[in-house]
Amino acid sequence: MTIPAQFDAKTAESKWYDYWMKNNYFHSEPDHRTPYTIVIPPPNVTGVLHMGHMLNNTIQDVLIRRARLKGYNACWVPGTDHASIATEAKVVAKLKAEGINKNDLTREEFLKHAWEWTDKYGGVILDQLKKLGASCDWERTKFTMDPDMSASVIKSFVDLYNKGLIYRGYRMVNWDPEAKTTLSDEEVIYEERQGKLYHLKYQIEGTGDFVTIATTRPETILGDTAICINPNDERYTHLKGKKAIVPIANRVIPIIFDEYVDMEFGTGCLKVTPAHDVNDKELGERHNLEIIDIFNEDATLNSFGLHYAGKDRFVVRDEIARELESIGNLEKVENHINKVGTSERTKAVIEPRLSDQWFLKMEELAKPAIKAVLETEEVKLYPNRFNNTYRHWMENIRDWNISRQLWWGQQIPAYYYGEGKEDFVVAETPADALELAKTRTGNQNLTVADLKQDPDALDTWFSSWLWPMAVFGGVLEPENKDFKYYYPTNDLVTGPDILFFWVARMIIAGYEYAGEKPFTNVYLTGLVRDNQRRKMSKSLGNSPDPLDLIEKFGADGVRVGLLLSASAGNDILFDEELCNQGKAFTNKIWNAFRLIKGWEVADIDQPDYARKAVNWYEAKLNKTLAEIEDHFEKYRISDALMAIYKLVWDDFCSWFLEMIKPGYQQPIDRTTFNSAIEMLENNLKLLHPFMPFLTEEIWHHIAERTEEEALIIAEWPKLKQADERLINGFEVAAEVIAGIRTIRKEKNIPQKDAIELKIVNNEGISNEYDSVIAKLGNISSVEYTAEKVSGALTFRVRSNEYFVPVTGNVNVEEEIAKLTEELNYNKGFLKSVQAKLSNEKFVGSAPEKVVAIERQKEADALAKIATIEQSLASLK
RNA sequence: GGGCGAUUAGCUCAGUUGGUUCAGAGCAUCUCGUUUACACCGAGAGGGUCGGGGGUUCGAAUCCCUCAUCGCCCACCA
Repeated sequence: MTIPAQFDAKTAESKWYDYWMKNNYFHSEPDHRTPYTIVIPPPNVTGVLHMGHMLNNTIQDVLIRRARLKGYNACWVPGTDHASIATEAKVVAKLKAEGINKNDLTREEFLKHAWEWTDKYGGVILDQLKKLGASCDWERTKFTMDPDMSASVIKSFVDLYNKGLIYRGYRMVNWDPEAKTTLSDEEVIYEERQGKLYHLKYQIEGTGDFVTIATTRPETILGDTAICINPNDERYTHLKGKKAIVPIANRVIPIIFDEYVDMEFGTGCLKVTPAHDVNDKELGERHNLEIIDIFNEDATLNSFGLHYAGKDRFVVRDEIARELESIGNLEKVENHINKVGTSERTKAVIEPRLSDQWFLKMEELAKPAIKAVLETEEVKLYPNRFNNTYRHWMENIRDWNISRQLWWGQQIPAYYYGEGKEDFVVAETPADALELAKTRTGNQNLTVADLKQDPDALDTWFSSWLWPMAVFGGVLEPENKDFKYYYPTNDLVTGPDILFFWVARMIIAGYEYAGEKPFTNVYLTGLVRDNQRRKMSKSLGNSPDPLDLIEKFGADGVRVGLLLSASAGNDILFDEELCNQGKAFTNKIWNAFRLIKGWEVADIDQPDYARKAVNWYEAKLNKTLAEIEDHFEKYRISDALMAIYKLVWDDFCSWFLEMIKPGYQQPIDRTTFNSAIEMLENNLKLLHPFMPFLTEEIWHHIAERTEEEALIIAEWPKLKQADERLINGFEVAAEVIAGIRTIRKEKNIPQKDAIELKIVNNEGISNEYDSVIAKLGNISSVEYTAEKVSGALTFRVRSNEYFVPVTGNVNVEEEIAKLTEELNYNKGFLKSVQAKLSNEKFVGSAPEKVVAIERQKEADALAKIATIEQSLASLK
């Protein structure tokens, strides 16, 4: 059988993914084993795979595959999020393109379109994850608007309402004029923008005097209901009790005094618009001011905008400035940088707006979640520097606005039976609501038709905060078998950008509903950036298509490429070159397999060098395995990968295989061959979480396997104590081999020409690796001698001297130069060590152990210097 | 404005309690090599006063102070 020199990733990927699926290896049911559970951060149902997902899900797959190999009952629950704002916006845009206006549709009609869209595109991103090799339990796939998921959301809403934690309030909220909905504080992103500070003159009523205020939003003067001045501001004491006239509107408004005003800023006079600014609203409440809302829901001006009615706020800003200038009320305009709140989803500039919304009280709910992360450490964040951020947010948590003026999502289960603000009941079903309403009103003649459900939908995060519980039915049936078995989950892998949106709230919900944490470890990934540190984005065009990458480098190559530079919490600077490195690694492993597979096996004696090689590699593998386990425990995934990378490439391929490789067209002995297979299999197990396709492919080629013997469900190597003596001994041998290679190179002695090696063993080094040295150095004879060998090329390892006799003349000058250089180096080293040792304070205060080490260094250096000096003397 | 974190080789990053192995790894670079697994390869080499400046200590990349630069999070200054 001839094996191609290149690994065929594409064929292997579909073959083995189908194989795993066919054998149901991804599926998990509760059993006697310990569970290991991960719930996917559900991507937007209508989204497509981007590099962030690739990184995220590769890490999850590595963790889950490793857990599976370690014998846990591994369960990775996939699913998608309905992403209310984002999806609704997409559907609205799509309808608009078809000439359909959302406002012309009933709620039911709109939802039908949204479901059609969801059904059409909803599976795409999950199918893309399959290409990456994600070993999710697809039978458990969930969608945040599945009937049971929605029922969970409604149930928790009713429950929290009945506990008095949800209330309806008329508040200043963040209004997204593009999506025409409110947003939570977390959904507002503040950006610094270059704006202008307009100085406007307001006439003092009954006088010819003016007062000048500074504002960034001149269009809101039409909503002004006061001018506010700091009572300590002596410049304006004469204005007490006076009134001012709003330009254009010509309304008379009071001049009020409040210490809130910063005397240093602008002119020290502040215009107050309670309907359009959070602080102004508070001022308004303190001073009983009128509230004039001048905006429509799309942030065009309403009738209070007078002749600007119907025009957009930003258009009006410019136009009103010009009008004010023309009537002499604009004193000056300055450049001014201010922070502008924008919608996380639509990027629209947020408008503070007063409205009735539903809020969840957070302060008490947050307490167990604070304790879990910061005190008991039941939940651990990786990296843990996020603890500080978490603490700050949680300790200053504000009530959560959970209502959205959207249709796509769970509709708020509040039913109005009258026109009054408080005339509503909250219940899981209309029937329950009716009973409550009857009781409340005492009117037994009420019917369902008399009830009007609140039109708002719930914030998407109000459903996803239940995700780790709800996917196992834990909200509806807390006693069910799956929930009891799988919850709490083990790991959560997500980005720090949703630490508050999602992670913190899941912890809160977990303690509130399950009385238990939702997960133990939170691995926070970084952002994927390009190699110039720019965010990957569609508009920059710097984001590669993940599927193209898989096509080009293979899924295994891409996985390795992504993880090579991905440490927790750090952004990863993605470069296609990394995937290429990953691909090269797959090919390296493939060829190691090809080499072994190509050997002819014979029942002959095992050579000494092969036995030594096997023992050494076994020790090395065990040592590396311990390191890998440590890295995984600390969630240092890229370090774990790098440890395996070096083990396989350097130790296995470059050393081990070269050591045991039989001579040209010679067979290999069966013992060594079997050991080589065993070692390769161990490597494959360690590699599998990172490179599932390649390793499964080789696994099935290297030996006969039954269906039950797939690598994906094989057993992770048991950690054994590594024999350090073997490892240290080989390090010396490796130095000797390197010395031989250097000599061959310097003197142009081809590898195929055998040479002799004579050793003066000053160091008393064991000869156990001599057969290996002979093999790799192509040494015809290794001899120990007491005398220095003349007419030979030399090198030293520790204080041992090695001689390679050569025919013809040795260049004495070169040898002397080489030796002199080594001598100088060692003398310099000795000097520094002795300086340390002659320092009484050092000898006096340093621990004995450290002093002993320095003395050993001194002795070694002295010995080495002696041998070099002798050699020099003999040459001269 | 408040907080957090970073700054180590050309690039990306490790460096656990200050002291064997503390100045490292991978990539990149350079030299040599078409040796019978792999040129997506092999064998070697070079490259850093650990951001600057102080300090503590016998000893500092590591602890303290300070300055500089860059990130991130939070905050209602019009």
